[in-house]
Amino acid sequence: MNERAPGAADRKLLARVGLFNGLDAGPLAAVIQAATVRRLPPGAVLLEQGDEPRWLYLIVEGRLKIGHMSPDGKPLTLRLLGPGDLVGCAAVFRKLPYPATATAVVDARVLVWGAARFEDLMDGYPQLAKNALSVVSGRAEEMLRRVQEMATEPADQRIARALLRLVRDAGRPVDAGTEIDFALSRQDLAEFAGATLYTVSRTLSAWQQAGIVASGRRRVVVCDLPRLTRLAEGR
Amino acid sequence: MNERAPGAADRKLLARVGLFNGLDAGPLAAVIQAATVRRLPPGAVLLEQGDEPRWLYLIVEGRLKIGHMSPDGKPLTLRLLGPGDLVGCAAVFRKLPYPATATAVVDARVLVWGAARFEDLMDGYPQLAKNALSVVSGRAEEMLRRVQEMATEPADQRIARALLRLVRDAGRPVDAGTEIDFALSRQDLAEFAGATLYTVSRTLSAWQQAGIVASGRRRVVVCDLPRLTRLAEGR
DNA sequence: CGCACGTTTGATGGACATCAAGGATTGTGG
DNA sequence: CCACAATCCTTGATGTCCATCAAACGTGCG
Repeated sequence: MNERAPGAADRKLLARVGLFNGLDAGPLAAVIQAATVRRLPPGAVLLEQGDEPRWLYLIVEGRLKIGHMSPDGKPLTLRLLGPGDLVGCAAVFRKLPYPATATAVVDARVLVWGAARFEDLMDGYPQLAKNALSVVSGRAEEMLRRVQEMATEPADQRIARALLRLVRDAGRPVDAGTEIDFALSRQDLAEFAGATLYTVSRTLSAWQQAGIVASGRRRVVVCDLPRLTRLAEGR
Repeated sequence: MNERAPGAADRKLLARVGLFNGLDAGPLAAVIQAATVRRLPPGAVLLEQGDEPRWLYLIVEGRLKIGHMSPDGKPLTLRLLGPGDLVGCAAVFRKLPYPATATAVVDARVLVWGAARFEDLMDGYPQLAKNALSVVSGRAEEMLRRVQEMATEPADQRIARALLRLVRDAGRPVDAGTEIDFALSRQDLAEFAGATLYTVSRTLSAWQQAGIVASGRRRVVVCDLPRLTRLAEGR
């Protein structure tokens, strides 16, 4: 499952990741050297809500979803992450258990640092700490926006927003528009939007009538992006 | 409104603030020296959603609430902050506009740093950056938990949670239990919980019958904390 | 082919927002 | 000290959104 050090092909990608902004070639190489690589098949759990934050991950390839299970068993998907995204950061930086579960939705490859090791790296390269601060701040703001949405917006608006985020994070251009590039059931989308699979199905049917989306079994294509954007903003 | 440098009395408090953990006396003094003090009367707006993140604040005394207004005008209160809490941090560290508005709910005193100045300080004292990382990570996790709550929990549970947070952040022991130590109307509480003032009023009436809370005009006392905790957890 | 799984659609009910009206509390000015 | 206005709070009636339950209908895989 684990190999020593990432290959040269990955380094090019990694040099452009936000976390490594402003790092010179030497430090960058040192940081990357300190990591190992891990591969995940679809459905594999990288880290689980409640686990001790022993590892920090950076996605090199593939997609993971960050989900949270409420005490009474209601699932919610918080975010979809892809290449260049950090996983487990908030927990590692606070030294408290992971607050959510990360699951691969397609084949994935991630870099792995031990929590203590990464802290040493931040001590050695302060720029790394500052970048991490910016990344985590961004997460905090995104979550804040989602609190707002969950609290004040109706279900169809939240579904529209969830779809737009998926287009942004996992969109692939196709003839008819933009397709979500992994298998996404109604249930999955419902967990992203904080709704039920029934509501999602009805909403998608209506939007299909209107030509805004096209969808099939675990497949969604957004055809009219501007229109969907207006829906997300409640117009 | 502004004075040069905080007084000696404040320093004692500041030495115990999470942001300054592990800072020696010298660096601590330097960081505090770099700040000015600002006073706010109740209702004063410290910073507004959409403003450029030019200043970073640390509350020395008093309480501020962080609120967000949705595009269609629905208000939501995200958090109540008190002595030792940072205000504006996520925005300053990302160099993007403040995502929410901070308003004093009682007389307050805050330390003020220019954004660039604080960044210099983080460069000079890397421990400061690491502490900031921990603080912001905590915020991210709290917001994550709130997304979960908003998405899956019914209104009365959210109201219970809002009250518990207020007890934690602004509780003052009184004969009958714990009182929220500032004027809090039903509307205010509704904005904390993501509900309407009507729902809050009905819920509080029921809880008053049950002896869980006592409340009056802009006043709330929690009498049965364990019971309220159970309600917050849905039991 | 047939079974498992995902999807659709209808019917029903409950939670909660909204509208409406009246009651309580606080502060103010005569 | 009382009258009155301004807030804030309560409670009932109503309606809407959406979760839930139930059942039938594709679709694709073994």
